[in-house]
Amino acid sequence: MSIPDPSWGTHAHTVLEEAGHRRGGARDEVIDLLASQACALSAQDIETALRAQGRAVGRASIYRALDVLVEYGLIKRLEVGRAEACYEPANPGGHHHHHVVCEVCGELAAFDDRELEAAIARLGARLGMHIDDHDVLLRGTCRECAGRVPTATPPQHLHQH
Amino acid sequence: MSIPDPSWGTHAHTVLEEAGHRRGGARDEVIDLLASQACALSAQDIETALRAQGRAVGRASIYRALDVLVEYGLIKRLEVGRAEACYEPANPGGHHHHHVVCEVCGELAAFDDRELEAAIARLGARLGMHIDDHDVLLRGTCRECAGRVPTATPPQHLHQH
DNA sequence: TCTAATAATGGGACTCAGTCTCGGAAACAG
DNA sequence: CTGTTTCCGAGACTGAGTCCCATTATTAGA
Repeated sequence: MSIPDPSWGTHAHTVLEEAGHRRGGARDEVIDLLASQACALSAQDIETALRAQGRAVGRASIYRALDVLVEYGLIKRLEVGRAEACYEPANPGGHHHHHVVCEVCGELAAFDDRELEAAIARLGARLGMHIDDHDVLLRGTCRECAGRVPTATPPQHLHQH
Repeated sequence: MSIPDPSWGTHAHTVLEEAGHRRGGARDEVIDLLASQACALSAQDIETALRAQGRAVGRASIYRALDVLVEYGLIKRLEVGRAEACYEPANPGGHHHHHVVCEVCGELAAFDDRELEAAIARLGARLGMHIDDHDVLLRGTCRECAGRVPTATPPQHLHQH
């Protein structure tokens, strides 16, 4: 449940500029949208949101922007078991979190846990290979859904919150 | 790393039969192939392998079979950051493992770790929601790749081992 | 054994996320 | 201002996965 970090957008612009990237309208729109968002967005969400704001951006440009941002570690790509990938700003400080997805309503929530991080760090050392990154995804039933539908059949299509 | 469990195929057939599923050729082929396989397979791999054995099965039937198997918890679906999902037999005893994927060559390896499982179990309790399942994916560089290409640019297309 | 009911199959059209291409527009250096 | 280079957008394309439906196979029950 990361509160959107207002400085992330600036930071992202700076990093790209220092890396010699020119400043183009499309990428800026994507960065600004991500900076204002608390939750992970899919490429599709981004396209829709920008179009709704009257700032339509070509699909290719959105994917290009996301690729560059991932490359510089400015955003993180999430696979949440849905068809599309989601993207969310990465905290410059290296502090990161993981996600729980509700199997009933598709609600995506974030959490962080030092014990889990510590366990993974130790594990990496034990495996004897260098671990750059890791993902943890928990699947369960959120409290609202647990109360609402005790034994419902899980829906095939989850909706993003 | 998992040695294929010869009894898994029988177990899968039994579970489906007891659940009232009729026995059709296509699903049996998929189950038998998965039972003989040590590593996770994509739907595409399954289609290719069956065709190569002269036991071609319609694509729709493969996906149907996989859906049913996932539904009964007989196989596990893996998202490994690639385009396609992979599937592997789930151990009936509930014992499971996670994966490390090499960012250079795409090699997929399995590991299990009691400490990690314990940390996740405690975490679930702390979050106050019921957790059915979890995935952990580590990304890093395997030993061969670490020795071979110290600072190569990671390839865009990973190949399944 | 025969039959009816119903589940499973397969081919192929379809969907949809993501990629590629290429001509044109914008940004920066000089 | 001008040339170079990067960036952009539209749309064609790819490929995984889904859907549909006529046909085939399985199984229970007569």
